[in-house]
Amino acid sequence: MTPNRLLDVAIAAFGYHGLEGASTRQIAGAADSAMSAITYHYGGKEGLYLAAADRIAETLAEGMAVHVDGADTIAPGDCLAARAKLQAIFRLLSEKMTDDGTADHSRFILREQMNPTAAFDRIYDGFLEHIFGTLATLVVIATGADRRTAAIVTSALVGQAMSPRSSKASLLRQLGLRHYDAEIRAAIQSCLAANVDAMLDGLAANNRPKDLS
Amino acid sequence: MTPNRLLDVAIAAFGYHGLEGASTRQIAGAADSAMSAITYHYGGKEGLYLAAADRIAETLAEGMAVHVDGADTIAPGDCLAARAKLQAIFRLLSEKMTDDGTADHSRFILREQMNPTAAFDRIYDGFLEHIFGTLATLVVIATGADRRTAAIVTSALVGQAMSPRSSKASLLRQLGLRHYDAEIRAAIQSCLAANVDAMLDGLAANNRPKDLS
DNA sequence: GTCTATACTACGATAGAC
DNA sequence: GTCTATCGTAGTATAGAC
Repeated sequence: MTPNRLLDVAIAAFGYHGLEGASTRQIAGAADSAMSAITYHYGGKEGLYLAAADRIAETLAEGMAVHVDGADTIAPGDCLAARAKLQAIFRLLSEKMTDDGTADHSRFILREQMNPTAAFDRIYDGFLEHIFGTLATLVVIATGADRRTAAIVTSALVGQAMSPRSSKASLLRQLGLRHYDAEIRAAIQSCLAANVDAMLDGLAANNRPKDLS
Repeated sequence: MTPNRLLDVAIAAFGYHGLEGASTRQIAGAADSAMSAITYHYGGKEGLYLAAADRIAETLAEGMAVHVDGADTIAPGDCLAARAKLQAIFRLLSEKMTDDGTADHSRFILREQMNPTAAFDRIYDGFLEHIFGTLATLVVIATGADRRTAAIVTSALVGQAMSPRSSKASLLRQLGLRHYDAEIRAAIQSCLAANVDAMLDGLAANNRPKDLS
């Protein structure tokens, strides 16, 4: 399975170094293969990069499917179910963001979010659109917010869930740690869960002021 | 001022392409200079990269100084002042994160957060340590949380403030926009301000349950 | 200080043997 | 399918003219 081996190595290499920084020779070498195998199987470096994007989208979609799939059956008025689903999804996200095993995927996507290339379309169409859309719909149901506000809040919620990655080096230094261990991962998860609740409460209160009077 | 021109171009190039992706020839060309000027002034590509990190830290520290400097005079019991200061800082952060002019700085730092190199130490020591520490202290004063929780929540708050950058491409697509315009920037800022309040309220309630009974 | 020349290495692509 | 060999084109670094 030379193509699969190449793809695994490529995801790690592109995640770490980016498209321009990674080298086809290094990737082929790490996959115990020759550089020309990349040309044969993927048509070149660019093709390998796009294949890596497809695979990342696929892996992420599979990983989140359990929680995301049930979301579209939630009734528009069932705000408790929507909130429970949001909590479940963000808990899973938070677990993944403190797991070094998925760091390459995060880096790959973060790069594409800031500097979208053709690879972003693959990941967006294959995964991000679905999860962002699902989350925003759940936020609408859970809080009564309008769609635009829900989209912004969804992005903010995702941003805070990604914070163990996007501020990784700073957070580790502030905590005096070198890696996320089991204890700190639990602390991060409970903090984020509390934040999700607080943010949704606040938003719901803004959209249904009568409930508070 | 060849060195300054080189540095300006370098920050943009390194921000966009990363250390390995950027080329000294391209940087020198865009700065209307010869490549060997990089060697002369900065000792090489690596030196230029570190100089770019120093300059970014310096620029950011200057930009935030107005709001951050007053923070250490806030009394440990003055939770209203701490909260107001947090709101002011996050408002400024939120403005910067929807401003394309500072995108290179964000990209540079985000890269270093995920993959720290020697440049991260420069930025952390010159800016991040100060602002993360200040924010965490303000969170402690505003909510009564312990230091570790405050550090995690600070990272989460920063993560959501950065979300217009870290999820930029997805958020723009969800909103059906191509760029952040004035209207959407205002909407993002008001959303984030509400979230900051909600998160601090929630955290304060957890740490002072007696106030609610 | 700044440039031009050049040296050297590494890159990605490709042709052709097996 | 997979490898070796090679080509052309980047890349950084350096020496030396001005």
